[in-house]
Amino acid sequence: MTRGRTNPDFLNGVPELVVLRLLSQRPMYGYELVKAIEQSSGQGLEFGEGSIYPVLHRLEAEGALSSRRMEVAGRSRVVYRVTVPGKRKLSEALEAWRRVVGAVERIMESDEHGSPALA
Amino acid sequence: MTRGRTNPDFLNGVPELVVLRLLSQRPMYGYELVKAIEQSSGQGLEFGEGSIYPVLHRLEAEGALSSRRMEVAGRSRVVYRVTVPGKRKLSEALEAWRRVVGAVERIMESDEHGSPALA
DNA sequence: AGCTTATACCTGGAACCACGAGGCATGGCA
DNA sequence: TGCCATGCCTCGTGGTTCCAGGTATAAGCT
Repeated sequence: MTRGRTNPDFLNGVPELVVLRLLSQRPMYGYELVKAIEQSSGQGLEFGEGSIYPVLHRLEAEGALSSRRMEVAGRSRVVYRVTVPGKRKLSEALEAWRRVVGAVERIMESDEHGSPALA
Repeated sequence: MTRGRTNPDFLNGVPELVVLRLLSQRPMYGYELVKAIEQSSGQGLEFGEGSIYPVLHRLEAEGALSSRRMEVAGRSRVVYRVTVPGKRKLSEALEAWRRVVGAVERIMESDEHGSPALA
């Protein structure tokens, strides 16, 4: 994110998109989120903790998430929830994602026509 | 590409996927390819030359592309075409792409159910 | 003739991200 | 007691994208 000059930040930023989406459904803590991503993607996505925690911190620093520390059975958990600006960010990210998928799909299905060449 | 430990190389690697696909339809030279991507994606994707040329060189070094230099109207063009291993690489990349899109889509549409939490 | 734009190639370096590896601490179970 | 799961975290590396810039020819405009 952050940058995205000519193209929106499609390629990377999938972890971010996924985190925002899952947290918008239900507040979760990091470790739970890592497992939730695996489950709800049908094992299609497996981001390690080393990928997710930095995203969580980054999003919180941006104000897209807020956190609350909880003590549960001697375990310390940091529960994250999506803020109002975070929800806006989610919808923007989702829109950008769909645009990219659409564009790639268009190319993948293009039938050799549609791009007459310039030569 | 190249790596892809737990997750296949989805997020990035879009330029690579697109290049392989377009060249599999018709051999092109770099500059032409840059324009073709814009056109055939419906302006959804706009990779600059600084993004595309390195991809071209990398893919050729890997053996996925072969090139031929041509002189046209005083202009020197390097025309690329997809090799046999390149075609295989394309189908693998496309498959990986579809898996990722499917996984993300599943999460985006997940209805809060499906991931009962582990806490 | 001179200037700008389009064509056509290319690289260097910065910025950024994903992720493996590793570290620390507690609880539960065999 | 030992080991695994839970739960948090960061550092370093590798890889990719991409902006900026550089070179050179052709074509169009005034």
